[in-house]
Amino acid sequence: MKLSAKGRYAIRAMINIALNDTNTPKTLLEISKHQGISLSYLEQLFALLRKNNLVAGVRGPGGGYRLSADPSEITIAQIIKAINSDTTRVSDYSKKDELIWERFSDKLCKYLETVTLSSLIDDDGNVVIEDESVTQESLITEESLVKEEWDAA
Amino acid sequence: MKLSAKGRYAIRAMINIALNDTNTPKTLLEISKHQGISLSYLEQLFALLRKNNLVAGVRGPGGGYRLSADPSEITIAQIIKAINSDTTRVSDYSKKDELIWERFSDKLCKYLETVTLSSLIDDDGNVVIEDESVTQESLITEESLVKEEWDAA
DNA sequence: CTATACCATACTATATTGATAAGGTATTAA
DNA sequence: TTAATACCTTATCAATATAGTATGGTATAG
Repeated sequence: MKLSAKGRYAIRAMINIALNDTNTPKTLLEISKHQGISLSYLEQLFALLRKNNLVAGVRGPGGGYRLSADPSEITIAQIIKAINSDTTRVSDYSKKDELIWERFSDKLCKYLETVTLSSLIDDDGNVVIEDESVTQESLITEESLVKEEWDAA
Repeated sequence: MKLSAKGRYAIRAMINIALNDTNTPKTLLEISKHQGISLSYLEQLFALLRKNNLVAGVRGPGGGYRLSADPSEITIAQIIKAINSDTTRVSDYSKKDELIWERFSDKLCKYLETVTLSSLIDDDGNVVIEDESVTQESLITEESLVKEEWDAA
């Protein structure tokens, strides 16, 4: 988990909404002015919050954002995780692919814990991975695996 | 866990050492020439491998590096974790401080999972965190906490 | 018609990371 | 005592990633 200005903005925005005592949704423009950050940036943050079901948008005049749950049900950890869950920048996989990727990461991580140095060397003492055919770019042959860095436990 | 060129270099270097059939340790200069990367960079990588007890250095002429354990006991995951364990650049804490920081991160992470939005708002509906006295730089008052990003599960 | 969410892309500035360079000290075999 | 090595520090440059803004849209609904 990573705590940064980005997360702070999101937390403050969520508090803004939580404090909203009117019965109309809170607009991003209001939050933008209140926090002194761009509407554009807020939109990006709220796309993540929305995707993680922490807020719900209401379109049209009088629209804005509401919390998806009672403030007592939303934790700071949830907000931070949602904000840092943006993977679109390291990968342009579809959502389906992302899920597969995520599962793969988990498995690969566990798998790597079972792969020893000696298991990479075959019976003749030759190396399986380590030869000149291995390009500078990839340890694992799928280029994408290396190009896109992967996160896992 | 992060897989990148840095990790590949380390894995290949470890394999180099594992394949060493002489009874003298493997020098970084040899590995450097073999992999085409700078001695300086290798030294940095091996400082991490050493710190994580994956290799042991032997000084003096005829010196070099040996694996700290049998190749069958060293996993790829261990190597990658060792390589990515470098925190000196985001923090200049002493080792003792780093340990404390690490423990704190764990606790903070767990704690944040219990902190809800509503718990940040006091009885009068006023915000505890959200006011102008909160500088742009810090959500949590300890500047260092925010300056240095923190990693945790 | 207008206020909003919602979406995409491009852009600049800053931060982080990858990798090299250049200087050193400590250790030890020969 | 010399040379080969590990081991350490700091500086530097390039490549990449991240933070944040700008711009110009489409969709929805009052």
